[in-house]
Amino acid sequence: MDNIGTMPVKPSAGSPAKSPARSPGRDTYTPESLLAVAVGVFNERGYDGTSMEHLSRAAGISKSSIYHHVRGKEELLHRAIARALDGLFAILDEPDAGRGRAIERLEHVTRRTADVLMAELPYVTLLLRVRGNTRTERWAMERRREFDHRVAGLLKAAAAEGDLRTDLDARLATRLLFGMINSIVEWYRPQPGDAVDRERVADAVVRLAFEGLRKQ
Amino acid sequence: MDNIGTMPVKPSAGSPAKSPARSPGRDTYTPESLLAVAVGVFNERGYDGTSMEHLSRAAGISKSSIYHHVRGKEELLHRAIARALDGLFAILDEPDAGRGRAIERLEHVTRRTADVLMAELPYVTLLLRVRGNTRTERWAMERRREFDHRVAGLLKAAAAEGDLRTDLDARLATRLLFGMINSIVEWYRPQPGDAVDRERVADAVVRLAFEGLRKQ
DNA sequence: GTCTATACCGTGATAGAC
DNA sequence: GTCTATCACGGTATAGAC
Repeated sequence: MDNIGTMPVKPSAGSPAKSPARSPGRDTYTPESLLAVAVGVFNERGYDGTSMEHLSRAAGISKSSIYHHVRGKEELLHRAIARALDGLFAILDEPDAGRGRAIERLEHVTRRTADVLMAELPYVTLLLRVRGNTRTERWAMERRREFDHRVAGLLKAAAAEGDLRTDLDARLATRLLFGMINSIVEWYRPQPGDAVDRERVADAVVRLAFEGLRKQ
Repeated sequence: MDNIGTMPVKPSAGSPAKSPARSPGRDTYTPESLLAVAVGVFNERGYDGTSMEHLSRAAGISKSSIYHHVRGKEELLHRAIARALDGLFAILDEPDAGRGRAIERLEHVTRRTADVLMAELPYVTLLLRVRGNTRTERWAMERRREFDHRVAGLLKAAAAEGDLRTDLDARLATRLLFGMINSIVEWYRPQPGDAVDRERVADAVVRLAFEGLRKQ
């Protein structure tokens, strides 16, 4: 209940506190560095389960100091979600997402979505868990649906080109495909130097989604 | 802000209020019928985002009346989660989950898990969204891990029997498989007389998981 | 840029009348 | 079995000193 051990710690002080504290080389927060702390807590406790008190303890500053950097809790949510959405939509503008057969484009988008999800893990995790209670959350859901819609279009195109099995409904398959990709946030935890790991996971996703579990 | 239209409505009164009200044939709540209402609200707003005020409005009775039926908010969560877990663990005791080649048992469990998930949709949805903030939530996560573990065993056995492709890690594949199945709660909405629908979805899950998207 | 102090409201839960 | 009234607490957010 007290806050011993969570008091502000300047990196220069050298005390190895457990708190993530400020970004390296600074002794004060920016909205960006505060966001990183907040998103971590949001994902652990859930957005609604996180109070400003929780955030202040994790950041090592008082509740009121947080309001110096951001307008409030919801602004933190908005910034986090915006970052996740930017990463996802950027995939659709990549060259490989726009040329070649539809099934190859779909495979590319599948792999890259898994990849971005892992690279921006905490932000995408938050995006995927939003429930629609606030305006920000409803905006997030709407944009997410838009992304899904565009991928669904790829799947339909691949079906039209005759590259997909015919006994699977495209809408249903899209949902299951995304379900599989998105579920990565439930268990993937990045390691330092994780590029290899990410590729391994993305490979597995693509293989499972396109070829299935069973030995051919 | 007022509560016009959400006042208690006895079924005998015949007023077609939008509120789910009591279970048919009764004019008072049981813990069971109250649970059905509460779980609906929990899933719409999230557990933490739901207040007793929200519940009371949805049930059409006052906050304090709720405490006549259950001890509090967390008891409702516990009951809901227990119901979901009972349904899932029962699958592992079914005859088809215990005989034949491992890959056939795995296919059976996959199909039935999807089926139970849809049959007990609101309860399983709640189970899958739990974050671990309370004792009840941590218990739920533990039991869920136990279920996943037992299915992971099936997958490993199928691999040992040589029926699974060898370029997929069993642990990773289990997670992706469950991710796909569990994602059903994000979009499936039951219709009256939905047995056909459920079978269609379960079929799609099994096909996608075992054979993949691509035309063979 | 951070703090303490505080306003103000919604929360989960209880007491006791009907 | 349901209600109104009320409680103690914790929630978000602000004011103003340093």
